[in-house]
This record gives sequence, C-alpha cells and structure tokens, in this order.
Amino acid sequence: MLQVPFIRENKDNVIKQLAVRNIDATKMIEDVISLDEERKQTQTLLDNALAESNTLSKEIGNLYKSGKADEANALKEKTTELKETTKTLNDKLSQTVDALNELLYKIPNVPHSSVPKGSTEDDNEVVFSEGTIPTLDKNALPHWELAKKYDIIDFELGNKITGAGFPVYKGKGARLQRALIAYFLDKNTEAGYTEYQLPLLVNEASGFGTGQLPDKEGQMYHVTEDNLYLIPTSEVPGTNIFRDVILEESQLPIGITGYTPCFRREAGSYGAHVRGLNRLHQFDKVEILRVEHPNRSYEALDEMVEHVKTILKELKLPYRILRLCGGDVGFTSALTFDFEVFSTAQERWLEISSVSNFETFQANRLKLRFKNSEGKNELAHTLNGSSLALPRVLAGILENYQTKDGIEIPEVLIPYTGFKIID
RNA sequence: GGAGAAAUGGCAGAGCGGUCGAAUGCGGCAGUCUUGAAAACUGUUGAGGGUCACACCUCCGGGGGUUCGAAUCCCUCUUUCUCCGCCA
Repeated sequence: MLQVPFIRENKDNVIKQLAVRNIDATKMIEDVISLDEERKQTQTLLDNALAESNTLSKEIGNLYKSGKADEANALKEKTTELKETTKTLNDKLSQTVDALNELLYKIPNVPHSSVPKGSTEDDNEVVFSEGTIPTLDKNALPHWELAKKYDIIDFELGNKITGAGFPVYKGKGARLQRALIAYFLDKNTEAGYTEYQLPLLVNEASGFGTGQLPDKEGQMYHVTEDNLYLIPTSEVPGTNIFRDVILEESQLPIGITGYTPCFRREAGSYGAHVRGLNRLHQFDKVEILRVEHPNRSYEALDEMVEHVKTILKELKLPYRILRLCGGDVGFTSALTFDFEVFSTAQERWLEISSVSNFETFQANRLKLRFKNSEGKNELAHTLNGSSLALPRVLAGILENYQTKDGIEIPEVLIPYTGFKIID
C-alpha cells in the first residue's frame, strides 16, 4: 500500500507512472488526498474535544477532593455533552479512515521508471537470454507423456486422491524433486541466504501483511474452521516474519530462503496451457527474500537476478529474462524480472521464477521499519524471488534432457539424485 | 479437550480508579574521566497522529462495557505458563 504523504508530495508523478499500468488513477489519487484531508480535520476536532474532556475530568477530581460536590456535579453535565460529541466524531473518523484504507488497498504500486508500457505479456521486454535450445528427435514427447512413460509422475492418481492439479511423484520422480529442493537450498545458502522452515498456514493478519487479502482472497485455500489460509507462496510467511518490526540499520541487509509447498486455487484456469506440470494447485517452490536499505534495493534486485542466472546456467537449461511491462507487473511490485525456461517439446516458454522489488509497498502494510542514521524510523524495502519453482523446472529438464535412452540428469544434480538417468 | 495462573516500554519488573506514557534495574545512545578501553559518574532512550515548531490526542495482548475519569473494575476473545487427558 502506498503512503499517503508520498502520494501528496508526488501526486502528478504517481498518476503518470500508474498510467504505465494502463490505469487512470487521477480520481483515486484525488480522493485519497481529500479523504486524508477530511481525516485530519476530524482528528483535530476529536482531539480538541478529548482534550477538553480530559481537563474537565481532572477538575472534577480536584473539586471532589476539596469537597465541592455541587460544582463537580455541574461539570459532569458538561462532560456528558462532550461524550456525545466525541462519539459522533469518533464514528466519523473511523468511517473516513476505513474509506481511505479501502481506497489505498485498491491502488497498485508505482512502477519503476524502467518498466515499459504495455498491456499483455506480449509486451514484456526480453532483456537477456542464454543456453542453447537442444534439437530433439522428432519423436520427442511433452513432459506429461514422459512422466507416464517412465512412471515418475502420476497425475491420475493425484486426481483420485485429491483432484486435478495435485500430482503424485513416484520413484525417481520423487527423488528428483527432493534433489532439486536440496540443490536450490544449497545454492541459496551458499549465496548468503539463511535457511528457514516456515508455516504452511497463515492467519488473516499475515494475509493482509503481504497483500493477498483482502483482494486476492479467492486465490487461497481457506481453512474456515480455524480461519487460516494455506500459503500460495512462502513469500507470505517469510515476509510476515517482519510484520511490526523495527530493525537496526546495522541488521540490514537480511536474506532468507525457504522451501515450502505452495497452494493455489487457480480459479478460472483451464485448457491446454495448464496441462501436466504447467499449472498446479499444489507445487513446490524455493524462495529467496530480502529486506534492504532503500538506497540499495535495486542493487539487491540485480544480485538476485544474477543469482538465479547462475543456477539456470548450472542446470544448462535454455532460458530468458523478461522485464515485465506495466500491464503484466504484479499489483505489489515496482519492478519484476521473470525467468522463463524453454520447453522444447511444447515449444513454449515456461515461467519458472519471478524476481521483484516491492520497495516500501509491502513494508508500509507490514510496518517494517529500520532506524536510519538520523535515528528516525524509516520503511525498509522488501524483495523476493523464486529460486526456483519446481514443476516447470522439472518440465524443462524432462523435455530438454530426453534422449532415446531415457532422461539424463543435469550433472550438478547427480550428487543429489544418486542416479544419472531416468529410464 | 478439562482445571488453574498470567499478559505492562528492547529485556526484566513495579503499578490504593484521578497527580501514570507509566517507578526501578539491565541494555542502547551521548558526554565527563582515560593515551585508548573498562569501571564510575551525568544526561538521554517506546510507537502513531498532529504542528513550521510547540501544544494537544491515541496506544499498558485484541475487542466491548462500567465511570466525570480505567494500565488499575466488569465481560469476551486470543496467546503464554503449570497440572491432567490425548498424541507424531
């Protein structure tokens, strides 16, 4: 959520930059400012009334002490009136604050100046690509066929146990999953991220903290009995570590990594593009997350991009990096780079990582601050990225590494899998 | 799941319904002393709103109530601890 003082001071620029997302925020921004104005006025009136009633109460106390009960009783009548006033003002204030917040929840983050204009994913900018796309045999199969052929992922079984989108990994398939998780975690901790194991269910406050609530409620599985939500990404529990936290400047930067399954309802997604591992309700992901000083958060973003590149290079997968356009960049993000792996048999790019700088957008909701060199509390910047999401990496490996003898295992993974080929 | 106890500032820990945003200790910061450090001493040290700056207002786990006035009384929820039960 954007900060009101920031909106006030940069009104025109905010509107101009939000236009990159193809939204005309003029009215929303003006409403924010006028609601905030109203909030301040009401607050002042309320404060004055409260101040008066505080003074009166003290006087009454003193009068009682000095035995002047009559005078005290006279003053009491006055405070009764004041009570009415404060109640009315208080109601008005909370209405205004609610309206203001509701509006603020609807305004997305201001895109970074480098975010290109555009409306769909076709307008994303390819900024880097690496790796060679293998020439496969004409009998090459998409990963869901390979999964069946080598009996390593059973989609139907998952269907039976739970439903579509909950695959069962078997044998070498399961082992490969575990290998990938361990390998990613090792790479991330080597790069300085501290490993965490996080809860898979979060409460309402955490959902609000990272912005899944109130808007994207339908995307999460909700355990109504206990009012908990299954996490759609470890970003939620990971970032909420820092909810209501004031750090010392010397504690920055903070980098954490964690593996969790992720649960997404993906309501309204159907068709060929969601076949096999392309889109699941439950999938595994290893995440990296940073809390940074505002001065160097973009440097940190570059470091994260470089880090993910190293992993893909080691896995020898053909990939490219996109700078997301205004129409595609997430609600909370200021700048996002997506990584895509080429799925040779499907002949399409699959998104496997998304690395973003949220600047203060999340921190503002979380109240994540640090004491700056002047001793003032200042909002920190948060960033996160997948490093990496499993299913599509797996899809990429299965498809790109298939040979007539079986599926070869990328060399860096062999110490983790204990086998060299799936056949 | 049952019974009991508790929740106060970074931590520990006081707090007869008014003078309490809150004693005291520790920690943090600044200074004195010292070649430097430690010790000692002095001062300072929660968050948010508001203001040019003050004033002023709100916050003692969350929510509600009683009262002219609540950290203090009542209700409720949550969490923690102890005991019992169940259990990976």
